[in-house]
Amino acid sequence: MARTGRPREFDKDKTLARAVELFWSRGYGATSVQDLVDALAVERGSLYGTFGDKRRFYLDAVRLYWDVYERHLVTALDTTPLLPALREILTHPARLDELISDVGAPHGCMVGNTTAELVPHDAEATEVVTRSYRRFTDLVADALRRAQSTGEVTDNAPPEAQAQLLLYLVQGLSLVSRAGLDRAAALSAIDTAIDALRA
Amino acid sequence: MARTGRPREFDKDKTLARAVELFWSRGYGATSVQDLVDALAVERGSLYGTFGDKRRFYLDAVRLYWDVYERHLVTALDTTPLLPALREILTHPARLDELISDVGAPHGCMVGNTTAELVPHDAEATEVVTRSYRRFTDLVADALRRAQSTGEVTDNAPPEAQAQLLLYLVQGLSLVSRAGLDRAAALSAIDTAIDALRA
DNA sequence: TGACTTCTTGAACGCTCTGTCAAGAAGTTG
DNA sequence: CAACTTCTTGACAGAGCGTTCAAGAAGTCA
Repeated sequence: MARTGRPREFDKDKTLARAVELFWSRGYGATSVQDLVDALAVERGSLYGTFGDKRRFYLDAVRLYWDVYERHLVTALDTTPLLPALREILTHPARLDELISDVGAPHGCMVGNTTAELVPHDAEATEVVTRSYRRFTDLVADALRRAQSTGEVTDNAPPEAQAQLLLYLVQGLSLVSRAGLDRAAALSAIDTAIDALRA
Repeated sequence: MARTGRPREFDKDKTLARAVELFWSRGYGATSVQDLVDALAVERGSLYGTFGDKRRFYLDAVRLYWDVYERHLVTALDTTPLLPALREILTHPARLDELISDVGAPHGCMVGNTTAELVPHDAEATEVVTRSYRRFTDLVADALRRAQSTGEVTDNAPPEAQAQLLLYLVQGLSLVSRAGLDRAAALSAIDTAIDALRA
């Protein structure tokens, strides 16, 4: 049974990564298939043949976005002391350097954007988003638990609550930043939050 | 100069208020004019004649949403002690009772949703959103300043920074809640934040 | 009543959208 | 080379979109 045929002319992974940028900056509804065809230099038929329909394509893009983000998160959280790393995580809500091609307005967090646009009426999107949030709080709570035991972070609140708070904070910051970032005000708010975590 | 003519058969204000609900739950792009015609029981032509095009209609709805929210906010902030009021503001990010018809999934904050969908590429939406955020931080900072002077709230951070933090928090909470609210986790995170403000 | 103004109705227009498909191109395999 | 498989291309269909508009209805005013 022959499994060969004409080879694909574009790189599937790279194309998905570029689709992340597009979907990330414009959202699901405002990105048309024609936009994708133009930006990715791949014809409609090939796009449909490779990635399925637009919704599936988008959800795959979100999953890739999150995977990249999670790798950065894990790396950042595995440092001592922890608080500077948390500050970094909060300070750059749009710092996925691997996916950012060049400068431009911040697009916020793609998971957050997906939440606003597709959740809760799209069940699959809701699942992706929920799992991402859960991963974030689990990873951050683990790190905070360790930091509480070393005495770096205050233990007057459970690490799970602190992690949940940081999720709200980073999502809020990432969203509000779309409307224009007052760097000084944002930094001063972040420092206030980080200080509150200090033992 | 006669200014009369056939009187409008529907209540403009009530119709706008009902449009808020629709736009709020589905967003701008996912709410079609036909959806509005069906839900509001007003024909297309009348809608266009009264509210202008869809975008103008939506922006008016956002402005109404915010006006109602701000009234609630001002009332809540004008209480002593302040911290329980702040807790209330954070606890119910979707508590605009006047506009909520009945139960249903939370839609988050309509200003936040607008930010995710239309900002920054829509200049007018960006202006509405920016002004709303600014009003929120101004009002909350004023209240915090008073509460700092009475000794209720800690003064180890400027009230502006605390207010900015609360904006991020309420927006993050409101957004993440769309994906399903774990009430216990959310409340514990909010209490952690409120405790951090206590003097 | 007749002139005037505004609102209502729903058909229709032009456009864009997602998704499909047939024909051809480009490989592999025997 | 011939058979087979997969990918590419771009036209196409079908649906839905926002918006306009002409004709009629319902008021006011002189």
